[in-house]
Amino acid sequence: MLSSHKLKITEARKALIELIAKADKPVDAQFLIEDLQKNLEIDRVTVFRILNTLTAHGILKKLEFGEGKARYEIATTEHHHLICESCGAVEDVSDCNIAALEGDISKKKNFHILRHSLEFYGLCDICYKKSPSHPHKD
Amino acid sequence: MLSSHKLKITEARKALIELIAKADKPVDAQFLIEDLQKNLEIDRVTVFRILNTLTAHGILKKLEFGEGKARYEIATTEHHHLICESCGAVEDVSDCNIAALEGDISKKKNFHILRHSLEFYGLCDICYKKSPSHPHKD
DNA sequence: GTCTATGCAAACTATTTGCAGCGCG
DNA sequence: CGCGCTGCAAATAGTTTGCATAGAC
Repeated sequence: MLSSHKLKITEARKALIELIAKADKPVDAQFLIEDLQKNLEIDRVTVFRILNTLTAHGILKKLEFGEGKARYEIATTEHHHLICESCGAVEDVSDCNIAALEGDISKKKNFHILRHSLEFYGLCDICYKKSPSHPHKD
Repeated sequence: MLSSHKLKITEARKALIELIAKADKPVDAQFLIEDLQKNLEIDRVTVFRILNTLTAHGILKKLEFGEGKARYEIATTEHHHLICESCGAVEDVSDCNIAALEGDISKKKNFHILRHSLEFYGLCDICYKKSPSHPHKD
């Protein structure tokens, strides 16, 4: 994965990629820093630099969930996210055909779409059942 | 607009709302601070506080365009944005039927969608014609 | 050996918080 | 004339940059 991009293979990079790969949802830099520093001597700055490098090479995808910070996931096939605003769980959705919509918009607006971001916010079923009437954060 | 939310009408709030209303695209806090301070004595902190208050009351909508900072627009009917990555122009799109998609997803995934964010990134026609092959920032 | 990757210190941007005083309703 | 709004100072979170050294190939 790294070598195919002419990137040097280091402990830090391997550990970071593994960590993101096994996470159940996109993670932020702080999470990575704390977790990586448990088993490795690695500076926060290095984590940010690795994230930028891997994102620039298309190995990672950078996301924003409206938290004022970035999250990252392994770049795979296009998909979007269902984000539970109560427990923070994230589920992937891939069966959406935005492509058609993009074509429409490109024609109507004369705008050349390269990519898009689409995230859904709400409540997962578990949290919904806990508070059927009014969603809230604790 | 303010009084209907039991918010006090102050120069700062009026000026801020007017400024956002007449902007041709969602603006960030820095823009507001600089512009408001031209005609008014107002602290940066106050701008952030007003933005938070108005967003909480649903008067403003907070957006993120992947820049590591928030942008704000007057909350109107649902729409999305075409963001030119070259010149920064923003165009609104409202003719997208995400509603159907939301219904689908809610059923399939048992997830209760409250809202979503959808932005398209690419090149506006002008910038596209300037660099047909490779988009770039200057 | 060379050139990239990392560590450390420092800086920067966006945003929040505490507290005292001002001013809208 | 009270409580919400603002100013000022300071702090916090996220992220970037400069420079010297360490380490991958």
